[in-house]
Amino acid sequence: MLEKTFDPKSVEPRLYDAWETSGAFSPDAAPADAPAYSIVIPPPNVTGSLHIGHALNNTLQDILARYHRMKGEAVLWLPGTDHAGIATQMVVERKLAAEGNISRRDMGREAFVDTVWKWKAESGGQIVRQLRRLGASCDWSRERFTLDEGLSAAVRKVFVQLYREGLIYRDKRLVNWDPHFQTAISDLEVEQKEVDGAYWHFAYPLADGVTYEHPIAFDEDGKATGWETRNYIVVATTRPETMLGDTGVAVHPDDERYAGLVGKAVILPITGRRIPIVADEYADPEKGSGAVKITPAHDFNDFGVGKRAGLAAINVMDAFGRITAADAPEVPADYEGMDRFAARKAIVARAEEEGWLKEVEKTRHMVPHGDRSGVVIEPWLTDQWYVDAKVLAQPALKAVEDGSTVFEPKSYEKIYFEWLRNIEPWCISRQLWWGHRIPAWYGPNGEIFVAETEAEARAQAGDLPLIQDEDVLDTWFSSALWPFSTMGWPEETADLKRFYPTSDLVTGFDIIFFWVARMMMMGVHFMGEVPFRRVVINGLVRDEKGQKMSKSKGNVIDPLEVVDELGADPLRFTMAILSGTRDIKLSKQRIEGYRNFGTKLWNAARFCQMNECRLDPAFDPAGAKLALNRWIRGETVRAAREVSAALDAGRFDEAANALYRFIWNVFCDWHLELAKPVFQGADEAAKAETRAMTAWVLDQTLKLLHPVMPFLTEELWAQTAAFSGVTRETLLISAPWPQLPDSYLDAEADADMGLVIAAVSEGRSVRSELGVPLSAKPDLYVTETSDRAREVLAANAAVISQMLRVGAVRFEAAPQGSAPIVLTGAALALPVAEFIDVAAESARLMKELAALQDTVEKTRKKLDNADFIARAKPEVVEETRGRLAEAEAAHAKLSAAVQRLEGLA
RNA sequence: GGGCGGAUAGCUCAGCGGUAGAGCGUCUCGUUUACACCGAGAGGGUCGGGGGUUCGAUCCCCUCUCCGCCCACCA
Repeated sequence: MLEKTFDPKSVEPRLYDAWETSGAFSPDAAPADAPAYSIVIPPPNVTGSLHIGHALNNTLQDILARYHRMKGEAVLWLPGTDHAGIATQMVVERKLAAEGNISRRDMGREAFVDTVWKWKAESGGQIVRQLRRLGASCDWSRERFTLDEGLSAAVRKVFVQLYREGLIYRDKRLVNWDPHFQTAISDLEVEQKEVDGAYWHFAYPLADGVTYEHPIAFDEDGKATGWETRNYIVVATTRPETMLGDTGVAVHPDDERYAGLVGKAVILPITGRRIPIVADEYADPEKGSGAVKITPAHDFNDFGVGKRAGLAAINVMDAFGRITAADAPEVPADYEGMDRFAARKAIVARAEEEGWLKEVEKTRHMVPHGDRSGVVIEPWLTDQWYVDAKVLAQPALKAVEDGSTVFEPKSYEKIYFEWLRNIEPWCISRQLWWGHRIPAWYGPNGEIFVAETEAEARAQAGDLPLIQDEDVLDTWFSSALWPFSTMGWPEETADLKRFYPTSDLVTGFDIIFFWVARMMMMGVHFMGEVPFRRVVINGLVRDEKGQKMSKSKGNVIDPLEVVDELGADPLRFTMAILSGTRDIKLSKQRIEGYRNFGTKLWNAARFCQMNECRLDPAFDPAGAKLALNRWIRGETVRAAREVSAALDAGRFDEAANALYRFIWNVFCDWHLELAKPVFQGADEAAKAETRAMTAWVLDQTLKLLHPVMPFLTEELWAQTAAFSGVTRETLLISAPWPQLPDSYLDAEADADMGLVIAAVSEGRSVRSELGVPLSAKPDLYVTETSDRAREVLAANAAVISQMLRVGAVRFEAAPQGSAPIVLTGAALALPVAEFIDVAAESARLMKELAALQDTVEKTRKKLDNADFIARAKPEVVEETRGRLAEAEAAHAKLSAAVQRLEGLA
């Protein structure tokens, strides 16, 4: 006998091993002519440990993998991890510091990289082991790492080819500089945060004794009515420290206030630098004073102005964000080495002291921060490598426009388009040590040699001494190649041939730009074919209040703890059923609810076992005779179709809902209950058929639920076989997906069982509302009925009597004071006069009557509308007529019953 | 500032032209041997406001209000 509940703890590891050793995870087990289905995993950071977001994302992938595998496809779910440049370097550096070791810089590049590899070997595989706890059916024999030898070769090849095509180039321009990590980062790695700040208004004195009239008084229309003579020009800034690098002041060419000043100069305070006043449309007359200081070396907009106006770009900061006079000798020595924020204070203090601070205006404004470091990003002038993303973006855009790749949900395509259409050059060099070293070598005079190996570079360079570029590539550069590099590119491997393009990519919307778009660009460019046919976007897991989960808030749900406590299946089911929304509000209670669902199915199987519902390989569902069995057979077909359609559409929530409804509300609530009287009855033929059908339905159910709840179903697959005394040919993971014929549907059985179910439901409702005690077993009177309904009610008298807890089912007029039950096709009555509070019952019936009356009136009105008859679709009109007839009939029956009741009173 | 979502039962959400739904929670009843991780029943909604299109609008269009997200923005 099955235990009372499923025990995931003891079963899960055993089943996972069984799956893996069976070879089911590998596509090589499938026939050579099987259609291919492939997914590459979004590689988690090798530093990572499994969090709830991974649980969601990988559950969905596993559902797809298992579903397609059962459909007989050759499924490759390719796993792996990402070396995660900054994140990993950070982790290891922190560990070195915590253990009191020498720092990265002291230890040197080679030793440090060795340390990271060592760390990776020891603790890098954690997340991969954790994925198994979820039941992830990845092909571990094909596991890859972005920094392994094969993928590194792919990275070098891609870099070299793009360089030769002119799509990778080196450029000196402003980058987002992270002074904490001392590396450039891409636009995407910058996070705008609103912080308290101020506009400091500075007066820069005009050079050469120049003065001008500046308006200070205005009339109602904003026209100037009063002026003062000024020998200075006011500029405002949120970053006073950058003034040390100012090389100009810009005003709008049409700004009359400053028209006479263009071409003149100011003397920059502190440095004494003489800088020109230039006209540029960037200056907005509406903002501040209308004049803006220009610091080409420290501001993206100013860089552009500087270029247009021919202003010098003077760098005044070092890599740490400290003031330096290295390129700006006029900067006084007392600022040298001063942190940028200290310098800000010092300069404001000095401005106030010297009288050129005109105003301080408090404000909140957006300031760029490094997404990893959290420090303020400094625009900084450096040499970096760039990808010409604009060019690569065009075919990537086209591929989604023409449907070669589709997004699910489709609305994410807009986000994708929006970003790719406005894409900027991608800065790919990072001043880190952990990553793919840039395959570029420099000669003594700055000559650049880009090659896949040093030997090739030397061959190009001849006798020149070469030094390799110190920098590594952005982690996302290698991730962008993931769908083909993992399959062995640039070799022409069998896997590439069979599994590229991949079928589905399942990922979060937060990395559409970082990853999806870039894979599209690289995939289309290098493979001539999109990297995936469909992108299934999943939401973000939050706590039950909708807040982001974070350690500091203490609201994290650890998937591994959940698996320990409740098992992997409930977590998976929860992920699936909640996956339809953008924000997934997860609570422990919810997961427990779906654990209960699993237990429900477990107990249904237990019931089957107790009632000897054994699998019979010779049983043919098509031959079923009983309406009950023909009906549940049809319900099974509908459930199978709903689940298949939902999974095909990437709608995991719909699939889970369909499974929940079918298993709980159809199979358990009705079929098993309706089958009980059969099992307890004496009709051996009916009993045998019902047992066989019930076992068959349970078996189909296990298959349908398997992709979502693999452990519980696999265990039941074994248990049901055991108590049936049959041997399974394969594990459930490799069993064929149900494909059931139309002929299993049976409209007549549906109608018949519909009537029985309605009789029981309505009858229960009446009993409950009247407060008829369970001990009372009145007879049930069928007072009006069609011939068919009479036949059905007679045939199912035993079931109805047991489920409704009534005595005999009598086909005759009911005694006075019976409670009416009005159904489609029949009217029933329960003689429960002794329990009836006439007033309460009368109220109940009047309420029901009023509702019917309402329906009748509304429907009649609709049908009286000539426009409706003329313009609505004929079938709608027909349906409405039918509804009216039904409501009128019910109304008549109820009215009669009410009259009888009133006669009683 | 630009764009994209969303507003439906107490909560979380489905439905998206033709009779307003589910899960959870609430209330009442129940231990009838699959299951109390359960069963039976009930209550609960001017489908955010206003306009329009239509025979008919929760659903389509316009508009307003409020929430969320993404991108841009350091004078």
